[in-house]
Amino acid sequence: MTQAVRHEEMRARNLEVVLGAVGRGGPLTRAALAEVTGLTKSTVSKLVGDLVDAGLLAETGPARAGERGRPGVAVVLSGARVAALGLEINVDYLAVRVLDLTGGVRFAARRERDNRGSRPKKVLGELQTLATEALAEAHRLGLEVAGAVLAVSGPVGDGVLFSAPNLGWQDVRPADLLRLPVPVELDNEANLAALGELWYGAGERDFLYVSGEIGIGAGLVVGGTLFSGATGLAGELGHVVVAPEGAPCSCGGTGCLETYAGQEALLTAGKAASVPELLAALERGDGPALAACAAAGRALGIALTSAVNLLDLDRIVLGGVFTQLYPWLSGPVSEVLTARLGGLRGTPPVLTASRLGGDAATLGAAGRVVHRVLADPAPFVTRAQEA
Amino acid sequence: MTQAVRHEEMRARNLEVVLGAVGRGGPLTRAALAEVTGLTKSTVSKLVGDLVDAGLLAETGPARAGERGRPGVAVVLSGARVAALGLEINVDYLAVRVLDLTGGVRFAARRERDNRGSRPKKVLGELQTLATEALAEAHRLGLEVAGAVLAVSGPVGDGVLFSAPNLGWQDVRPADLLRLPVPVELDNEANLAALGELWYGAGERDFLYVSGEIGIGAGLVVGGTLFSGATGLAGELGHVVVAPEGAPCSCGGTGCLETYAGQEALLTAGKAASVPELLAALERGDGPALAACAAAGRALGIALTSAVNLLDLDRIVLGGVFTQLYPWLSGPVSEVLTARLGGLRGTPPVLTASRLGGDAATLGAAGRVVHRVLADPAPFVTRAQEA
DNA sequence: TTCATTTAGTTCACGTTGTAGACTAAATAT
DNA sequence: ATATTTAGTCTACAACGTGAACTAAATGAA
Repeated sequence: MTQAVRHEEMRARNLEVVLGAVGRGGPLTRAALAEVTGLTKSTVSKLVGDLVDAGLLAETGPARAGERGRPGVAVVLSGARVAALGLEINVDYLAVRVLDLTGGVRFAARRERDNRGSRPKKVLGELQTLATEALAEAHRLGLEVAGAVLAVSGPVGDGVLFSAPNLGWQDVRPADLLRLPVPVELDNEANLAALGELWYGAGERDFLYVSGEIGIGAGLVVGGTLFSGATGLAGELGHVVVAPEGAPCSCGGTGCLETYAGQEALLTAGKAASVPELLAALERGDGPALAACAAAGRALGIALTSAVNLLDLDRIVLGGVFTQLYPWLSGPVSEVLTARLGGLRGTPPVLTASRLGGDAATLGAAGRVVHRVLADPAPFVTRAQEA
Repeated sequence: MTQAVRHEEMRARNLEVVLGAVGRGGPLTRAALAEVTGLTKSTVSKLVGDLVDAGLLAETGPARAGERGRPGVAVVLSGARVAALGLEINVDYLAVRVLDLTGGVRFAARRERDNRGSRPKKVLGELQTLATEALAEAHRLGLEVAGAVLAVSGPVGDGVLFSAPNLGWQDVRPADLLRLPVPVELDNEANLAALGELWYGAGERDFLYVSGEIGIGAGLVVGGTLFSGATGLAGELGHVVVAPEGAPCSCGGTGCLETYAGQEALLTAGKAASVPELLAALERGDGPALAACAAAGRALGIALTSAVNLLDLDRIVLGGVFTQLYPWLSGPVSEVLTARLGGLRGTPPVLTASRLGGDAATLGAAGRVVHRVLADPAPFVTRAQEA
């Protein structure tokens, strides 16, 4: 239901409109802002003044010289006040990242360690140490951390990680084990990586991000917004059926994409013990490795065909392990997509590798907090005092 | 981008909030509206007054008797002023329907005729006659028709029907051939039927509506909103891959759902010349007919498994021809869904038959116009004149 | 019957916010 | 030097929601 609008909400929305316009449109003068927002110059002046006072916008030097008329003073997002904390638990590392409002990275750290089979308490304890370090650094820089988001690979709902096939965890509630002075939210790695690509990567407004890890997840971005389904569990690409009579899958079904293109399937078929080993074999041109990638690519192409038909995708970004395997996967995937989708849709979707690689998830996690501030800056802005 | 809010928009939003609260919450007094909207009694009184003057709300008799205190006067949506026109072109009939704001059907007509192979000009000419009749009746009832939406089965974009496999049409722009005194929009039958079920049928806020016609389409509703993908082409369930090595499909691929559960496949496998004939055979317990439905049901189950994994569905509504075939389809579909989804998701999605049957599309089409008025009543409301 | 109590709805002075246009400021062109 | 152009501020004003006082209409108790 739409909420009622009072004067307070009107102001809050207009602060958002101005801040958002600057965020998207680069440096803008007050006059230009009045133009693009449709608000009057007076209103924009007041709002910009308050946003500058709040430390969310900053004036840059005079914009545009050499033309007639008084030069305007452009404003840009300011990274001086608000920051956000992004956290990630992966199979073989923990990562934290502090982002300011402009998207600038103010702190980043990564601890390589094999989390497979480790108890949640132990892993989250280590993450807490890392996060505390990050918060201390943010504090030292004079930044106010507005919140934190933790990325995990596995289905998430209501603060609970239902299962993490890569870690061997089940029904963990990380917020209970992670004592931090800022609120911590939990979300799926594929979703957050998709948002990372949206905000700090390719910048397309519609795409499917495919996250190839132990399992295969996906994050769908439509019109610049994440689609996460009715209960937040959308994007389980790994269990899309590729061959109904195929091999049994851990989910209880048969012939799921994961049984062809999941990490375990890839390594077994490619006769490699680890992903780096598989990559080395591919570089060498090893037969089984090449065949494994080709088969995985074709299966991925079939699953993506179904996804394109259901979701109307015109761009697919391959992330996670698939980023590194992209040179060997893209051929078979594209072939299948072209053969199966060429008829109905004029052009098959564009396939690319992730731009951000392993950084996508923490960027998306911190970005989520950043974008929440951009979407509702009012709590950070004090009403200007009349003289 | 969020739009700037001026006084005018504030008022428009609050009109929407009040109207929407009444629309959802049944008869409500001004006092109750103040409670649920969070606006003050004075504001609600003004807005309700204007909405009543505009003919969008109507006062009913005194609400609640027998309790202490002055009884309030409840208001309800009024069907007296605004109406909407829903149009549908199907393989074997044309249908029109006039709906008022309350969802009341004010006029409905249906012409049985085989449109297969007919030229667009001829079919749309006949539809125009029917629509003109409907508009005349609306006029006679004193209703202002706010707009019309036309449902067609096939992919639609930007006012163009790209292809209609059931009619044999390609790249038709119906608005060019349909001269009506109200703006006519075009949309996909599956999407509109899904909206029909949302607003006037089951009333669930999250579900996938599956439209079984010559082809198989789907409309996804999430959180009470239609999801239509980046370019409006989402929901092509018919070309989800069910068996990669299966029979060739008209789309150029192989093993698409349509090759198992499309009308042509069903009739061929069931040894029937038409859907009524197939139904009769099923009622008789004919072997081939039963086998055809079982096979179609299993294929549908596999395609829906992929859809559930990607879209996070907890409710699936079978519509179109599948509504009538439901008794024979639901078993195999449910079996597959339970077997393949029981592991990951606690419970498989709930499967039901469409409640509205063949009426879903025109209801959704007209409903779309109705809901546009409900979502932005301001253009119909004149500012109250101060005394 | 009468009057207190309770709830509904209206009225009006007021506060908050955006608007419009006059005004000041700072650049280039003539 | 002066006109022109564009940026930004200032101020009277209008639109709309608020809040409290007020009127209206019911029930319940004396």
